[in-house]
Amino acid sequence: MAKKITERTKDYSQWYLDIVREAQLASHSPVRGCMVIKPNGFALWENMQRQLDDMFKETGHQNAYFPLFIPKSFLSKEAQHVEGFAKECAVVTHSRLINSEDGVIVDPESKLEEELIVRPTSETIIWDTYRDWVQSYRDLPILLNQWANVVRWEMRTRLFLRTMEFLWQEGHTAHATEQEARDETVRMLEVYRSFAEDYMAMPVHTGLKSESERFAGAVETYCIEAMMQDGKALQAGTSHFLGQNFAKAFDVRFQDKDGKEKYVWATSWGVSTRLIGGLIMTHSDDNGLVLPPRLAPTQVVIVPIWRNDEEQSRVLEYGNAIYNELKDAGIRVKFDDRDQYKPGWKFSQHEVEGTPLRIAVGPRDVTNNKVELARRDTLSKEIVDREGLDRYIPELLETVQSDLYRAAQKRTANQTRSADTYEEFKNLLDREGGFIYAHWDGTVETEEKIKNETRATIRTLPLKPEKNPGKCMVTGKESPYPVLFARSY
RNA sequence: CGGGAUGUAGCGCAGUCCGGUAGCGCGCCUCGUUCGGGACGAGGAGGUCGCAGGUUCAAAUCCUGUCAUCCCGACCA
Repeated sequence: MAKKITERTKDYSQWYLDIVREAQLASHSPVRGCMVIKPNGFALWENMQRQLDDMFKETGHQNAYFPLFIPKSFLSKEAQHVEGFAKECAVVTHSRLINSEDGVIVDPESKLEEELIVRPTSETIIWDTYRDWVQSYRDLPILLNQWANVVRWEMRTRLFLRTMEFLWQEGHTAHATEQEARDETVRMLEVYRSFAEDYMAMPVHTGLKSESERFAGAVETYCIEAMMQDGKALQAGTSHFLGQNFAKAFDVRFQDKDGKEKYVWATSWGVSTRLIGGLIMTHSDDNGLVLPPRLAPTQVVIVPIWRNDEEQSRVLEYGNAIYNELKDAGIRVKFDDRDQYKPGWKFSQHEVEGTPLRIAVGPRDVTNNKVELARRDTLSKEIVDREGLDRYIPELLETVQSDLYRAAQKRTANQTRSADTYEEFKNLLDREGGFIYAHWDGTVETEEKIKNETRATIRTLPLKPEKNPGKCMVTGKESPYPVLFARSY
């Protein structure tokens, strides 16, 4: 077989790379750490974008666009923020190339007066702009989102999960009151949770980040964390309450109803193409990609089967009628009537690309007025009546969607455990990985010690902590409630 | 950025130790037969062996450098 996917149990990383390659999602680019997103991968991203964008609009946001380049000086305005991003910035220093005997070189004459940073995130340039937009409480809130690419100079990259350039959306909002900004942060976290669970069929834990995992410049970072099949957690989205940090750094003030001048309150929130990595590692199997119907670029593929010209015309006519019927029913359906590939080849191809449902139609089906219907998630097949497909298929797609979610939820639940002692914690990590609830004394030192010794980090602190006191598994000090640990991507 | 591994045709690999002018499978092109789970036969195209130097009569093979990818660490969405 030319298309070989490494088994998950044998080498999970290689399996992941095989899926990305065989499902034609992306490939490496000539530039280190960057990727070419291929049509299959981009179609998936477009579906995610479309859905998220609708959800952002429904919650009152508008899209805008801010520049790729940020003056270097902007980055130094918020102390924590600089510290967080300084180590991973691409810097533009010159504006011109010239020919020399060594080929094309940078023209030393073209050195920029002020060097430009390629945005690693846009808080600085946006808050510099918001200063001009805000004078009065009447100018608030500002509820904007932008779809953009950003660059972070990473040491170690993996397709979709961590690339130097990635696509994302970043929401940036400005509010008159702290409460309003806090509400916004939680509202967007909820949008992410619902997108992950209802569309990606990827169950997530929501929670707060500990101080050391917090976004540089944020007062609080909220996140959604998903558990992958190999027992490692993936931070899939973040929503930050920025307090007045950026307003103070960029001097964004407004005159309130009471006549007093105040600093604006801020949030920012984002998800990226990393979600595609999460999607792959949540549902796919050793046969290839498995996609949830709500996001699959093609939800149903129809594969015709024939032996001769006479059969071909009958089968094509039959298949085409089904195609039109499903299309009219609003289903993303593809009629794979290419003559140059055999049915068996098409079956395998659509399987590896993760198309949720496959309909095979041959002469026998035309005669019996049936079709063969196969599910990608369960690999099961059934013969069903041709009549009523336009009603049955949408139902089945929803069944597949919820079955995928349920299976992932069950897996995640099995991968979520608690540990009372540090020994037990380490054993669980090494044996199974997964999420582990454990008591922690709340100090950065202990968190750091656990990270150094086990490579596990605190993924979330509970949003609404319930009283469940215990002793820190490392220091034995008092802990008000357990927190969620895991090794992560 | 440190430790390990690997770069040979679109993809997967052999050949490298022991230097002699490049091969296999899949894919691709043409024709015919095929078509209900990756068809078969016949013919054919395709490679400055990652790149740059060096040693040599001769380098995929030896030496130096460099770039990229993968795995493991440190950093991060």
